[in-house]
Amino acid sequence: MSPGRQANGNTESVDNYLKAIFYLGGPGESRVTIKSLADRLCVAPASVTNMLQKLASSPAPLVDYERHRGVQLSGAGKRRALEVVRHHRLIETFLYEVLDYPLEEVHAEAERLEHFISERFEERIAAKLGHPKIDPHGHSIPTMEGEMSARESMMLADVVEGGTFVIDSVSDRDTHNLRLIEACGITPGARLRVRRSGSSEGYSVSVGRSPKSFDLSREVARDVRIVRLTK
Amino acid sequence: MSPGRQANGNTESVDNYLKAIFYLGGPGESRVTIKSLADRLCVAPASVTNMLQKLASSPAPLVDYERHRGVQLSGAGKRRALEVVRHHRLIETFLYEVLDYPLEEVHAEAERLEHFISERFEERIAAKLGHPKIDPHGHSIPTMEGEMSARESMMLADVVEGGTFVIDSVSDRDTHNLRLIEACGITPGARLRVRRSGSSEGYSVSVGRSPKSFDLSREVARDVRIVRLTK
DNA sequence: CCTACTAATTAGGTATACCTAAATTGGCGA
DNA sequence: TCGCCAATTTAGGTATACCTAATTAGTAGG
Repeated sequence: MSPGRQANGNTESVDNYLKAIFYLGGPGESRVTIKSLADRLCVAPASVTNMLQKLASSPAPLVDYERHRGVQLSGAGKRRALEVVRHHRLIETFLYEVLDYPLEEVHAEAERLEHFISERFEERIAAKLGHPKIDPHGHSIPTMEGEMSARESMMLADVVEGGTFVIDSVSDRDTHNLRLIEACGITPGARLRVRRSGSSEGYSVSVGRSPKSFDLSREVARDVRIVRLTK
Repeated sequence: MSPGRQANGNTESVDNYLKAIFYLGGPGESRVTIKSLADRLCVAPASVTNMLQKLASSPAPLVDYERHRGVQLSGAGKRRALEVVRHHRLIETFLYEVLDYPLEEVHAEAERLEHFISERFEERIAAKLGHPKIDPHGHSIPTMEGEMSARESMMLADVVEGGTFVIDSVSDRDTHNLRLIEACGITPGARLRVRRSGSSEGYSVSVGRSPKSFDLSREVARDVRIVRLTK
């Protein structure tokens, strides 16, 4: 009974598997391979197989798993994954808004705490923040009922022709990239003017009505999602 | 590597052992028996022996343990215990002051979160709260450097002769008792008038200048600590 | 001083969640 | 269609932190 059981009945590990399957499955909730899970969770493929077998063979399975055919969340699994995502994003918003965390630090702290807060904690910070719909990275926060609105956005890295865009969201996966992105003034909701750089790689961008422009590598441009306004 | 390693290098379990030894050792930091630890942590005595042997035989031991002679915190162990206590009490204060938790609920939430918050989180909530010295139960919060002021107080249950007192603190160990205590208006810092009840057991108390008086059992009176003002 | 009793320790086992190394398996190109 | 290769699964092992049952060590009373 030793490994930390949390407020709900899952372990931290189980929550992390569910979240990973949720993200890798994408909006279409397609089946996810063992290898992609192993890569994302930084564990050996064999460990993934073991875990999925366990999750699938419980009385109320959290996943739908079949040998050699990958895995998908069950209804219950998706519900829990969305709850963890809600926790994560509410905590990020809270750290940023109430505790004045630097944006690059909210992800790591939320990644740990999301597994350990109670329903009460969730409810209280949501209330304190006025039941926010998006987190400081621009990602939408699932509701208590597990609804999550999806906007149609594209990666800055996929832009072919320059123009004006609205910044949708920034990725929190890489602290270093995020610092660069912030340094350009790129903030969800702001206006972004984009020109393809001289070379085939990279973008030249400026935010709002600021005349300053910044050059972003393709690598960094992958971490910015935008919606086109004009050509 | 599976069981949750936290922000620092210890596991949740190790932190809990250190805290238990710290509390049971009392202000004199006397040696603590295996049985008392087993009782407090709700584990079998054999598990305690195992854990202490492990803690004592590490390169930088957190405890001083000798077979059949009980256990004591080492310098490093005491430092860590005080850090966890600081986390616990800061979190309690934060939940109460900022998130409007009911007093009886702060303990359980803090008990979980204390192991998982980062130094940054600790620093930020301390700043937000204005670096408080006592938590909502009246317990003093160790400083970042591991100093903790101790006041000389007594249990209400040890009062022999009635009189007027200042309420020092209330225990958070029993949710039910705490609710009773709160219902009487008993709050750290307030004035308490005490009369021994007719029978040998129990106390009749009233708070501040309120004329209402309440009867408390010895059991509940054990959870209230006070300092005498007058006979 | 020796016995009884309780505390503490040792021995052996469980579950979680990882690992590596050694089979499999399934799909794809020749 | 066959065989190969990467993906997956199985088998066997590690560490943490618990457990029970059996043994041993102190200690207090007769």
